[in-house]
Amino acid sequence: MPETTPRFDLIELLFFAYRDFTDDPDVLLNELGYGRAHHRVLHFVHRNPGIRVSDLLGILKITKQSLGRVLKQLVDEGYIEQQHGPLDRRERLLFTTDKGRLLAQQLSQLQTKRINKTIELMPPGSDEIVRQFLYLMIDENDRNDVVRLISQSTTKE
Amino acid sequence: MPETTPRFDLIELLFFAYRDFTDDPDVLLNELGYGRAHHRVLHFVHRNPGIRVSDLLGILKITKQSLGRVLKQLVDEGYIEQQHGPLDRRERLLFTTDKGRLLAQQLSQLQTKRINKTIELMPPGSDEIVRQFLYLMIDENDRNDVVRLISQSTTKE
DNA sequence: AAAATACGTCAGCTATGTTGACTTATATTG
DNA sequence: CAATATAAGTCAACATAGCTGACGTATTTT
Repeated sequence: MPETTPRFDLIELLFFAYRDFTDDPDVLLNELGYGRAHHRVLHFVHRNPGIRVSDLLGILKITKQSLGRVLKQLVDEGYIEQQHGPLDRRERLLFTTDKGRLLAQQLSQLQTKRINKTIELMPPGSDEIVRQFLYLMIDENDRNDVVRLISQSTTKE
Repeated sequence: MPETTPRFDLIELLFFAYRDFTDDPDVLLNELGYGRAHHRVLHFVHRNPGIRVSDLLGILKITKQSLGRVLKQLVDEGYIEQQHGPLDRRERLLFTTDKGRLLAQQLSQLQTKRINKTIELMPPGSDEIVRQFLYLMIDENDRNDVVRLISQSTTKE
């Protein structure tokens, strides 16, 4: 006798929705020999031009060694550039190149198309409800960071 | 100049929400030496008692070899049982044991708690909007299968 | 009797995560 | 200024969970 009735509907909808949501970019990435790890790195660099390596590690919650592997590939193949920090030369600030920006845009466009097709079929104001739901599903401690990330990002389109 | 304005807010909220949503079970699973792959197998067997191996492969969209590895562990350690199909003895129908059922319930309870805490903070009717959103985010071809899975599952609580 | 199906298994590969130890360059601090 | 701390990179070794390809066994279908 469980204390709470399980929400199998939402649990399973989240599983399948997220699977298909990430599948669109995966197809394109695989053609380039990249995986989801490259996508995440490229995405957050694109969204936070000049981000420090250690801050990127904090967002992705992976180790320096894991990041290093995919970041090196993206730099070697001209998707991401590194610059010394102007105030602290130990820092290697990360920027997308034109090539990287283009790929990041293509990838987010695939995901945006799926989102827009969905929202169009729903009553007005639904996107605000969905945003609120997803926001509240995030760990309380991390919510402020996420809001800052989303609103303060300086992506140029 | 992109054709559509990117929905970075929803893209990133989905990323972080899904990350934390799966993190609750991950903590418990790691203590048992299991990973997310075991969770998925246990979950769908729990929800579809007597499911055939090939149908489970269809839901998870992984290969027989990948499934075999984790399924073998779950069977060896007494979480899942196999029975010959009554009509077709080639089939090995999958069932959770009492031990498996208990673990599956604990895992879904962790996720349900996060969902309930979220829904409680939102206006009435929000869960229906969220369900609809997630449903429409699924590939059109797969939606019927998912609905059948969710409504027709015979989980006993 | 032959072919197809359901499932399992062996071998080896890839992607992406992990720990631990160490180096280099640069900044901060006593 | 010398010592220490920090930012980042790298080497080596390992684990998990996906993959392909090939093959075996039991059972059902044709």
